[in-house]
Amino acid sequence: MADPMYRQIADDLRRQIEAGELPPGAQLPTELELREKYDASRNTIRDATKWLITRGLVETRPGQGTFVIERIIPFVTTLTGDPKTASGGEGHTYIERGVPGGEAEPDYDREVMVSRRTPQASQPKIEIQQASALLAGELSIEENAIVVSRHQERFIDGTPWSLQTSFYPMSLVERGATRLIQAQNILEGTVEYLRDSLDIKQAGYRDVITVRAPDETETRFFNLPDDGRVSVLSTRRTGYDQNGQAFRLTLSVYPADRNQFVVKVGEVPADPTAASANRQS
Amino acid sequence: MADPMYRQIADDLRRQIEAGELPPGAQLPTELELREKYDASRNTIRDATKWLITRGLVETRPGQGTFVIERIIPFVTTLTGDPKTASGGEGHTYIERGVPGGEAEPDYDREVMVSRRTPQASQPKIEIQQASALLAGELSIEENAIVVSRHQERFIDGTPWSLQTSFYPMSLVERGATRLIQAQNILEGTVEYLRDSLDIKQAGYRDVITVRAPDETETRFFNLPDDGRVSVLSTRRTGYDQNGQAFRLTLSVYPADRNQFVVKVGEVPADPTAASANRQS
DNA sequence: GGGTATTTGTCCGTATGTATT
DNA sequence: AAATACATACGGACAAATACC
Repeated sequence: MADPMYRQIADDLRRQIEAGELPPGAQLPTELELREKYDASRNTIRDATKWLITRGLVETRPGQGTFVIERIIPFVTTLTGDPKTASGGEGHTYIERGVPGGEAEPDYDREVMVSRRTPQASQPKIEIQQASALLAGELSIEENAIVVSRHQERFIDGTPWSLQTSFYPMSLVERGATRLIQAQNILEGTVEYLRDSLDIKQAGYRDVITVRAPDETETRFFNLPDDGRVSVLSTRRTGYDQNGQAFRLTLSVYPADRNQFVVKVGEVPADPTAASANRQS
Repeated sequence: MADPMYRQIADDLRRQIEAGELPPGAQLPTELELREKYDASRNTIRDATKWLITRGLVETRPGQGTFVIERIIPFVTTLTGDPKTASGGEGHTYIERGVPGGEAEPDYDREVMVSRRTPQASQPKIEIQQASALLAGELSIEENAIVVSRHQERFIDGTPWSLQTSFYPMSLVERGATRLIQAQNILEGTVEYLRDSLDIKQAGYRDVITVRAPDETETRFFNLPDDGRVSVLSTRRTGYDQNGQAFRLTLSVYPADRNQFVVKVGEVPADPTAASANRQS
C-alpha cells in the first residue's frame, strides 16, 4: 500500500500478464486508456510500463502500442565436449534449438522443436595484435607479445547468435600453422587443424562464464533493444595442450535472452529435451 | 547528432566514467548541477542517468546523489566436478572469491584476492509437493507424484549468494533415505548420503544454465536494485545414477552481478587465477 | 533528539516530434 | 493526408531519504 502509484499499476499489469489474461503478443491498453483506468497521468503510466520493460515483460512499438513479450525459443549450447575436438568456435558446433525448459513454475504451452542446427559463421576477420594483460596472463606469454586474433560473427537460421574472437600466439604461425592468418574458415576446426599441423593436442579447456550488459557493438549486432535491459553472457575459453600450456583463448558473447547453456559431467542420458517436454496427460 | 538530448548527456557522462575521470565510487554532479551544465531540464537529466543506471554504470542514493558503480569482486563457482560427490548444493562446495577476469579490454587495478571460501547455508526448508510437469519430466516420474523439496538460502561471508531448491522423489525416502525429510543440513552432501544409504551412485549430471530477470523473492533476498536491471543466472542440475535414472533435480539462482562460473573439461592446469592476475611489470 | 539543507523520488501538466497504420 | 500512439522535452510541486549542525 505504501508502494508508489506507478509500481501498483505495474504490479497489476504484471499480474494480468502472468495470469494469462494478457497472453504473449497481446496488446496492452494504450497509454490513454490506462490513464483513465488507473486515474493517473500519462507520465505515471509510462513509468509503470518502463518498469515492465526492464523486466522483459512487455515491449513498446512506436505508433502501435505496448505488447506482451513473445517468449523466444532458446538456442541451447553445450559447453562440455571432447577436448580433443571441441573448439567452441570454428568447425562443427551443434546447437539444439529446443526447450530444455525455463524455470520450474511456468507451464507454457509451447511447441517442442528439437532440431539440430549448425550455425553459419562469417568469414573471420584476422588481426595481428599485441597481447593485452589478460591475454598475456591466460596464454602465458609476454605482455605485448604478438598474437593472432580471429573474429567471427555467427548466425543460426539467419538470426545473429554469437560474436566470437579467438586469440593464438603468433609463434604458432611461425611454427607452421599458417592458415591461422588466412581470412578463411577452418572448417575442420582450429583445434583439429593445430593437432594435424603442429601436433598440438588440446588436452583440456576451461570456460569462465560471466553475465554483463552489452556494449554498443553487441547491441547493434544482436539487434538488442538499446535500453540495455537484455544482458549478454560471455564465455572465455582457454585451451591447454598436453603439457598444460595454454595455446588459445576464445571469447564468445551470446545474448542472454535467446540462449541456454548445458554442462554435462560424467554419464548423462542422451535425450533430455524430449523427456522434459513430453508431458503425460 | 540525431541522438536525443538525454542520450548525448548520458554518452558524455559514460565517456567520463570510462575514461576514469569519474572513477568507481565517485559522485556525479547533482541533478541541479548537471541541469546547468547541459542546459536541460531536470527530467531530461534524470532520463540520462536512468540510461546509465540500466547499463550498470551508476547508482543513485536518495538524499545523497548519483555515484559511479564500484566493481564487485565476483564469486567463482566451478560447475564441473567429480559426479560421485558434486552435489552443487549441501555439503562441501568450494568457492573462489577472486578474479578470473572480466573481459579482455578493461585494465583494472584491482586487488587480487584468491581465497577459498566455504558458503554457509541456512537450515533447509522441507516441503512435500506434487511434481510439476517439468519436475516429472526431469525425474521421469508421474506428474503429481510426490516429491521432497529442500530449499536453502546460501551465503558467503554473510552476503547472500544463492537460493537453491533440490527435489527428490518421495520414493527415496520410503526406501530409507529418511534424512531427506529432516530440516537439517546433510553435511556430507546429499549425493554421498544417498550413496551410503541407498547405494545410489551419481554417475553424472547435467546443468542447464539460463539468464533471466529476478522475481520479487530473489530481488529481496539478494538485495538487488528493484528496477530489475541486475539479472540472475539460474542453473538446473539433474543428477543421474548408474542406471541413467534421474534421482534429483536442483535449481539454483545466483545474482549475475557478483558471480562467475567455471567449466573445466579434460586436463586443466590448477591455478589460472594467479596466472591471469600476475602481470609482469 | 530536532531542525534544516541537500538530493533524489514521485507525480502532475503541457507541448512537440516521430513512427506506424 | 489524417489519425493514432509512443518518444522526447519542458515546467512545477511535494515527498522521502540522508547528512549535518
